[in-house]
Amino acid sequence: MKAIDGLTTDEERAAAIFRALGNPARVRIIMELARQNACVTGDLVEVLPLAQSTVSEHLKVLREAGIVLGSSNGRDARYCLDPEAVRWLANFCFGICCPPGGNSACACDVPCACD
Amino acid sequence: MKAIDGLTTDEERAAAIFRALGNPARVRIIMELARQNACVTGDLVEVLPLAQSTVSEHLKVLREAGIVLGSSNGRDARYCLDPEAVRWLANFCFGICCPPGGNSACACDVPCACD
DNA sequence: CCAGCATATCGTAATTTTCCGATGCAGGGT
DNA sequence: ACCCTGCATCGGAAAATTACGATATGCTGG
Repeated sequence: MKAIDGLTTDEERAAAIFRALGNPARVRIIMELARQNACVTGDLVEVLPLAQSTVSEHLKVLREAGIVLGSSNGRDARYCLDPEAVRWLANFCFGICCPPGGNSACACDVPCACD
Repeated sequence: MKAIDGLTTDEERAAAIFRALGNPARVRIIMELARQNACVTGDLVEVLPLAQSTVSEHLKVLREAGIVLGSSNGRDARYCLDPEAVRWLANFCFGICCPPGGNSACACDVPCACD
């Protein structure tokens, strides 16, 4: 992948998180983390049709993207969503659709659904 | 990539959009589309340090993910964000952080930033 | 201290993504 | 009718992702 310069820090952060979330298994993981309302662990391995090592690597990707918090290694690893990151991401998305300036109109034939 | 069954329709849609946005060039494209507040076209090729064919393919990915609307081919193609999709995505993210049930507490040591 | 369990990391193969140049295709101008 | 412009698509090479089994690592209980 070629480096794109001119990206703001926020855009880079968003791209990293988007990339991490752009995988069905990882979406399933974060939904499970959200549902459990707590940090789960190898429970995820039972939920997913994947090998333990694969799940571990998915968790690593999510951790490195900064969307999930968790212990590194040991015997009883625990993970949970980073609520701040999730919220930041949601705000980033809203920021695209409805920019601070407030000019949320789109010149195409589809009206903006924002408010 | 292995298929993960048990994903809801929303989760699949989210994963598809996340995957599309998980690339710096494509993030740059949607930011540009948002900034221009209108449908631009080959202007994107000038903005990005990529070949015209590559930009065209990025646009195709974004279109297929349903985050961008645009004409297919001809001479004067135009694209714009699909505001509904962006908004849907933002709400999906908020739904993770602050689920409808309202139990947004996290058992980890990081408090939930929601509200 | 040692065995056993839970998780992380390594090595690696298959698949997918990313990118480019070349080519195809549709419209607009002459 | 002809070429030129602007974009899409193809073919293919290089790089990244995804997945697994095997192995390493680090607690914890006996």
